[in-house]
Amino acid sequence: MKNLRLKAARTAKDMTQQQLADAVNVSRQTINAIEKGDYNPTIKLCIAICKALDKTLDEIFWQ
Amino acid sequence: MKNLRLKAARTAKDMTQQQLADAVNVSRQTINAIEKGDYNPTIKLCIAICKALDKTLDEIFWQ
DNA sequence: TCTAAATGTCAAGTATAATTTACAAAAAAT
DNA sequence: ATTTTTTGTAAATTATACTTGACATTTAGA
Repeated sequence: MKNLRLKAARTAKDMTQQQLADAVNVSRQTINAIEKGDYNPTIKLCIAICKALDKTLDEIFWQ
Repeated sequence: MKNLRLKAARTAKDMTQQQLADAVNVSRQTINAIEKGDYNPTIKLCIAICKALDKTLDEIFWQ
């Protein structure tokens, strides 16, 4: 399912998918796919994303 | 680096690596490697591990 | 409108997570 | 001390995360 918390946290920082992708060194498509929810990133990438957005794992990825 | 919090949470539940592996449907070696810290599991697996151990992502994987 | 930036999505390739099999060493039990 | 369970580790294979490049659609600004 979609990760709406990720999208919300990103837009709250006024970042585009591309900017977040650059910040964590992955492709824009990877960020798009994670927000869309149709795959399963590694924990290292999740942590990098959380740090880029000043959030914790629980805030963005826990369910 | 080693994930000592994972090992501690597992032993606190009196589970072997094999039992945790069975509970989350991966191989024992995968659990061993995560505890040893020399790789980068997927978030889905991390979540399954946390649920099996009654912990949250932040408690086991956040740094 | 018109245009440019941002997002959604696809297909083919590459990197690496996770598996299986196997064996040795450490820890726990008898 | 000896057996049994648990853990550490390695090599070869398979599954899948992630990349690159490309194009269509949506959103935002001029």
